[in-house]
Amino acid sequence: MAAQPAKTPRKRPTQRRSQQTVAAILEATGRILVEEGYAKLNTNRVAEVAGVSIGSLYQYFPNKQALVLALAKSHIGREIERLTEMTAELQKLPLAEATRQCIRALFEAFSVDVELHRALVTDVVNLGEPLVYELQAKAEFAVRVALERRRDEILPKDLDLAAFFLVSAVDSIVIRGLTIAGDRFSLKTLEDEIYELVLRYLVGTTSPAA
Amino acid sequence: MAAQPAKTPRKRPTQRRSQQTVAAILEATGRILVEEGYAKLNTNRVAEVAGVSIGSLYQYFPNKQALVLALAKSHIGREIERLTEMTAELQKLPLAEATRQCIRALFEAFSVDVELHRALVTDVVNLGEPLVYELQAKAEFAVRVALERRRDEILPKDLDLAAFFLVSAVDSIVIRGLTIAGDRFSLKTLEDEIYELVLRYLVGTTSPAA
DNA sequence: TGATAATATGAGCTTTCACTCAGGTTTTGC
DNA sequence: GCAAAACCTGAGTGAAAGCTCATATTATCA
Repeated sequence: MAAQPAKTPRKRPTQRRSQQTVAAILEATGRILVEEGYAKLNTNRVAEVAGVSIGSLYQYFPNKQALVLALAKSHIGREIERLTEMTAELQKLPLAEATRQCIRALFEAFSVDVELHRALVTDVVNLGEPLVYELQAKAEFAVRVALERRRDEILPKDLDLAAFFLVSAVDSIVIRGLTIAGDRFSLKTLEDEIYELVLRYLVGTTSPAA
Repeated sequence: MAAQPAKTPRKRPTQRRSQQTVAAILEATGRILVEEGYAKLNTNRVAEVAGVSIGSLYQYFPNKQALVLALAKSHIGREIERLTEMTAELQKLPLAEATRQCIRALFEAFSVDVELHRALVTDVVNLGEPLVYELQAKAEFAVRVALERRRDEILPKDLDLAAFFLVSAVDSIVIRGLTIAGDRFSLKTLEDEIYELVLRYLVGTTSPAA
């Protein structure tokens, strides 16, 4: 399609004006990614939707891939942030309560922009950089730490495995629940059932936590 | 990039020679999809990798999308087939046993070509046609039927919801377990733990099924 | 207020890529 | 053996899209 696929590092926006430009570009990228997918995302469109010129775009992003990667980085970074601050707070609560809070927080974090999350998780995976895996890894780590403190309360023995299972299952259910099954189940229904799934996996039965 | 996005229906391969050509094209499509993703898939490359001319490709596939869709259809079709024949057999077994068999079968079905499954599930979703949803829907239906027969044995009351949860969770864990976490857990470990997860979700505790 | 740096612009160059077509080769069936 | 049908070939076409650059505008700061 065009000149060399990649090129030199670009200018960093220092004035407020250029920071707004960059923000607008990233926002437009997200919008298009959600609505049309990576395959139909093109830099000319992005610039147009962002209301800036194509030249401006290339002043801050060396190529298309870098653009999408920057978006992914910022979005996933925010999610990781929320995740870690959340897990810190929940350490003192009893297991059942902590689980419920955790799931609620997860829903809130994700549903801010599920569509973007989904788009990134699907499209950016095949983009080389292991950014998405990082999110999964960090989430697993947080869950693992939480499980560790209660290892004698719960059934699973292999905590790495348990963390992997919980993150994979919950992430997938939340995404699918909010996107492809968004009209079949209410938010509350999903939340409650995830709670059941997680707690039963951890302690067998739901109400009387050991 | 090119002429009209779509066009007329194409020739169907009747001789063995042309059937091999079509097979080679589909195989190459799968390889590229797995290794580089839909964004980097282009018909010229497909033809080259398949060892046929670009003209041959367009004799059997009207456009790029139809090509990928054909691949998805055949692959997902096989998976659905396996799924349905499996569930028919398992109706008579006790719940715990049926669950175990079911999970084993699922693993076998998916692990034949997880990478392709993953590529299709991620990339083809944004392709318009609701093919991937169909797989999910069919799987949910099969699970739902299985659950229905044992509705007084199991805890979940909303069977639609339960089927949705089981399919989403298991699918995701199998895919991630075999791809991004392929070197962390053995097949048997994954299989055993999924068994625990599912059974605890269904009946609360693992060994003494009601 | 002027000099310099930062930022913005968009016409246009260039490459990639979907897709065609005119003509060749192989197979089939009589 | 021959004609018709099926199949294959790949250079080429046109358009989409990545990216540059010369020039214009705005901000900073002395």
